[in-house]
Amino acid sequence: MNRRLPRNVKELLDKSIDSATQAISTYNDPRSSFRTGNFTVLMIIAWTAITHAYLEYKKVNYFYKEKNGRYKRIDGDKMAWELSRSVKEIFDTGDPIRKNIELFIKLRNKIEHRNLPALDKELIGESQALVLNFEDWLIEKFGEQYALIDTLFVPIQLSRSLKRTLPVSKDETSVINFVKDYRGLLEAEVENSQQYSFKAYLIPKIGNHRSSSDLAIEFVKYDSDNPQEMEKYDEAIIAIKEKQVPVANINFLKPSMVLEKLKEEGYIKTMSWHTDMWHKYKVRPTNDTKNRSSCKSEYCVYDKPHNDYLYTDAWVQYLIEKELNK
DNA sequence: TGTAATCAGTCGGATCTTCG
DNA sequence: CGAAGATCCGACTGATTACA
Repeated sequence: MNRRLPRNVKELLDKSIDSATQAISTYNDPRSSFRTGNFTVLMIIAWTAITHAYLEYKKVNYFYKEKNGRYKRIDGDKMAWELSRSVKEIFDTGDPIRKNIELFIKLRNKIEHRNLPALDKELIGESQALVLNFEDWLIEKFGEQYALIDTLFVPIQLSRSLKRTLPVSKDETSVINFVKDYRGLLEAEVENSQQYSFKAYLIPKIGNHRSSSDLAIEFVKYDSDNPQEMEKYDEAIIAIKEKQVPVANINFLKPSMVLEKLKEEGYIKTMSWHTDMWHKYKVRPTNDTKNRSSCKSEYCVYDKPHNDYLYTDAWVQYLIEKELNK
């Protein structure tokens, strides 16, 4: 796709790239107080424009028509597909990229007119993925020369600002819960993919000599085709995980213990009720499915040696919140 | 507008399966 | 064999729809 692009494709592409870079710069501006909101709106514009550019290039008609075959018009202009429609055309239903975009479409409607700073922290992974997917897709469809800008750096973080918890308003809680519910409905595979939400550890880099530590932060593409490299990262990740477990003090509960816990809180429920609930919220696979380990890790883990499932305190809280406190 | 029919969700007990 | 957990099934309830 290296030959010159048709003019209208190029125009859409420019608009798209411009919006995306604006989005990133708003997000990274330390003074920004409407971070996720502005970022979301601009990135939606960016994605809308790039999908239009792609459809235009592929000669797909992306305008709405009236029943009589004429174009729908708004103030005289042809009415183009909104992002949710374009995304349906381009990506499969289960595609993490699509799920990621759809989250932000829904989010935009919720946050456009509100200032919800507590949301920023909640959505770091998804926001990062939205941008990375954008750039990957841009390069894949239109070529390397359109890569966003080669001067983007990882912003410097003030570690305290991440640790400090801001007071969370009622409005924010409701949107945060919306995000959590959305995640809850995803297949484990999608939720854990880097395309849906980008997760990374920031590991201090210790160089033996000047040149190797020149670049303080380095992005390494997780390349599953290079097993030797990957092994190194897996080791690092395992080292981090092992340290995390005792700190997080994760309590795993057997089903009967879940019921005990609920009883302590004053809710008396039966085992069959609990079975219904994990069915309802798709927390773990049923016994007849092959892949037994695909649980929603927030609420449930598969205990291989015992061939059964354990549930978390978060699951108990979730049940109280969703089912018992209505 | 009122009543009957239908449906989805919930609940709890009986029963089945697995494992130590 | 017994405990734990999953599954099945019938009863109940409240909301919605159909119909006289």
